[in-house]
Amino acid sequence: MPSHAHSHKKVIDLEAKSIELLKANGLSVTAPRKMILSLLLKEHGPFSAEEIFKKLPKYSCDQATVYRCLNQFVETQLVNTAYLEKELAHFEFNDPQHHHHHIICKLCKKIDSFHDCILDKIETNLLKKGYKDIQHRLEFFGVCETCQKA
Amino acid sequence: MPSHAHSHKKVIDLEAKSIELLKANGLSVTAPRKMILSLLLKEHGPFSAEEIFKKLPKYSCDQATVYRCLNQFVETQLVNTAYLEKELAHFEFNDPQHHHHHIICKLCKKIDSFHDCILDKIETNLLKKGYKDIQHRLEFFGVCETCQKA
DNA sequence: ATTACTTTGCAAGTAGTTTGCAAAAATATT
DNA sequence: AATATTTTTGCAAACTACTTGCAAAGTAAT
Repeated sequence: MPSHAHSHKKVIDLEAKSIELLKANGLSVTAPRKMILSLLLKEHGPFSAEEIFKKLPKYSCDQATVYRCLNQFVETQLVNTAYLEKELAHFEFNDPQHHHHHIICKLCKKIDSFHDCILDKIETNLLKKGYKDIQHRLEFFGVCETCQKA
Repeated sequence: MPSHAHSHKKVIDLEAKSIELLKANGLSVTAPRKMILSLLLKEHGPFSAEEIFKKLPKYSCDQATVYRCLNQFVETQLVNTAYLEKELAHFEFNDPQHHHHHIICKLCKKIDSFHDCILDKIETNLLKKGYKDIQHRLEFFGVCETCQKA
């Protein structure tokens, strides 16, 4: 089988998978949503909204639509957000089988990811990887008792 | 000793402590810096820049100065930041003896803090505290090998 | 006290993101 | 399949949190 046939098959798969995911999450199936979700399925990220917009085929949708779609994906938990640089959201497909976290270089802003999930061990591993001057941010989000009642 | 004398003493202490901390971190001692740092020493936070500005005595300084001072405090690690709501930084005094993390209610945005620092245990404890639908964000920051060389 | 350097207030600017609204597309109903 | 209903989109304008340029004021060093 020639490779272009194979890659075409993959695109179809991504589109099919996107449609399935959209429906499963109660979102209607539109061209921009399919494109954005396919992109996030194909490339791992995390990407900023602007990066995603630029990666889409030209004129495939407006930047406002990218933001709207991403927010809907976050609401339905199809997508996770990371806030790695001040004031700049990064988005990536939420694959529970590949739970991971990120490290960003304070200087060049390159983002790397890792799969450890216990703090001391993580920091030791990052030191072994050559990172220096490590800090972290850990934040939890939930619904408090008061809001559960209301 | 009457209580107002006691509280006056405390204010003096905070001012003295602020001056000491500013000098120790190579920052010149100005009225806005003293006021902002004293506030962060007195109240635990985390507070947004706007909250801090509103807590300061009227006309004590400009909002731009609050941002500038807070950024300097973060650079010198006098202050830590948390990004709990999208696009809104929160600041609090960095007290290494009281390392902690935050949980914010997804609905009412009330911020609570806790001192556990191992993920599974934290989540169990938060569930015991009555929070539901818990998610977390854990991000690391460091200087990568490439940037160390450059 | 004088000089050199730093910080501040003000107003304008910027980046990232959101929103109102009419047109277009998607889904539901017949 | 055609129509009605609901949802989504593009566009432009608005918005929020934050930053910046510059002259005036304050701080620190001599």
